[in-house]
Amino acid sequence: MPRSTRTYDHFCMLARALEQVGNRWTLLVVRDLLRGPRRFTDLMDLLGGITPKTLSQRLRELEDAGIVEVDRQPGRREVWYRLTPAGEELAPAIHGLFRWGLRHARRPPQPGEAVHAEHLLAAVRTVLDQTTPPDRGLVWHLSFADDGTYTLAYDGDAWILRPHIDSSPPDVTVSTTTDAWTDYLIAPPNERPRDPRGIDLAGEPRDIDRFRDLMTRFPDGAG
Amino acid sequence: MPRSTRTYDHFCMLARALEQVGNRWTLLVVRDLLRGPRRFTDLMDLLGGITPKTLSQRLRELEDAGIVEVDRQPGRREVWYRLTPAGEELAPAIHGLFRWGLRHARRPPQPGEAVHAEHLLAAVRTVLDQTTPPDRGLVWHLSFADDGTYTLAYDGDAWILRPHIDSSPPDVTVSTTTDAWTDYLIAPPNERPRDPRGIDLAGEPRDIDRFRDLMTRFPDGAG
DNA sequence: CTGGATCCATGATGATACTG
DNA sequence: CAGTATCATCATGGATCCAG
Repeated sequence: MPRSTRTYDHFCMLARALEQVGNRWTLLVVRDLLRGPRRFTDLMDLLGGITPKTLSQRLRELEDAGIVEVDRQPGRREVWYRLTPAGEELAPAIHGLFRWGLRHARRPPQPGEAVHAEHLLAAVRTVLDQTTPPDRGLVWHLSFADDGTYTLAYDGDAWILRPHIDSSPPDVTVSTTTDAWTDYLIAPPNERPRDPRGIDLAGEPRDIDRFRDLMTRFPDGAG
Repeated sequence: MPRSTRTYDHFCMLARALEQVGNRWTLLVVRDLLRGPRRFTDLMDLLGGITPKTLSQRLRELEDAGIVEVDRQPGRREVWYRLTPAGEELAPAIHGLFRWGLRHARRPPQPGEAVHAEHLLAAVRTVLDQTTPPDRGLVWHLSFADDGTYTLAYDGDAWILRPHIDSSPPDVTVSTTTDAWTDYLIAPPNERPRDPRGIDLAGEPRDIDRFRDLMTRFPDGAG
């Protein structure tokens, strides 16, 4: 099994970091593990276009690098992959690249590009994290008819995105589809309808107003 | 000419960013342009191990992506490459990866690893940028007998590293070699001698004391 | 000399099929 | 569900050469 450890041989910590996470697909694997543990096929699904061979190799490299831990329970079919603390610490670097992409590579979905609710919401989370912090915790549930449900919450310190498992009651519940949500996000903020087709909001009126207000910050984060 | 534009086909701004800067060597090229314009052979020298073919291809991709600008003056031999504003905005992402490497891939130089004063100082700059900001501007000149002279300065807002061209008078002048400076940096702060062999400091005593004090922050940045 | 281009070898990735 | 096996293609490295 080729361990693909091509080095740069520079005494430079950027080069060292890129030897660990600079291979093709690697940072996208970490991206999808930042929202919690995932199984092999979960990752195959989120990482549209990766081959099982490559995913398998990347996971093993990340395990060797101490970035990913593997949870294999005897007698259980599934294998769960999750980030170690060192892996979690890649978040700032990934968010840095994410923000650059948001500013310099923002274009509507191109033909053939896979669209996942999770990645749409990751962009929203990144922008919210750059706005003035709310004065209290907030919990939003976003339910995509075709792509699962997510919790986007401000925990008093940072905005967090997770696949929906928490039971904490939401301030706002959003019911939509990936298509409708994509249309909403790619429209310039001042051209977005107040009640977009295909997006239903439920909750206290003032909580819904706050949601609407915060969403006007996308994608520039100003305010 | 293969333009090496292999895509991920994800509607995700991280994937979009990595399509621009995720190829092998690309971020190292940007790293070396962050300190100012460079010529092809300057880059060849700093990027030990890259082949001219790959460097040439990377520079053209970065130019196509709007990250690098090329300055070809008629009647002049040299070609200068420099970052565009979009390229400069990669700095936070690069520093994020740099900090991760500093925390999780810090080891002494391995046999065969190229050591450049510029990259040693880039690590110092990254750490200084995470310490409590000084109460006034500071200018240090660091002169490496075997690898040029650099200016490391706090401009009242951030720490800046540049190849030495400014004429502003320094608070401290450091005269050393890459080997002596490497030995100094890889030693734990509490094991570093007060006057390391091969490192000469010149300047007002209180400025030298401040230099010494700030250097104890490397590599953890605490304080 | 700088700033590359060319040729060939090798390693990394992709496509597809298949298995415990 | 969680991968492996095989084969094809593409990207990269090494060496060499060349034009201004």
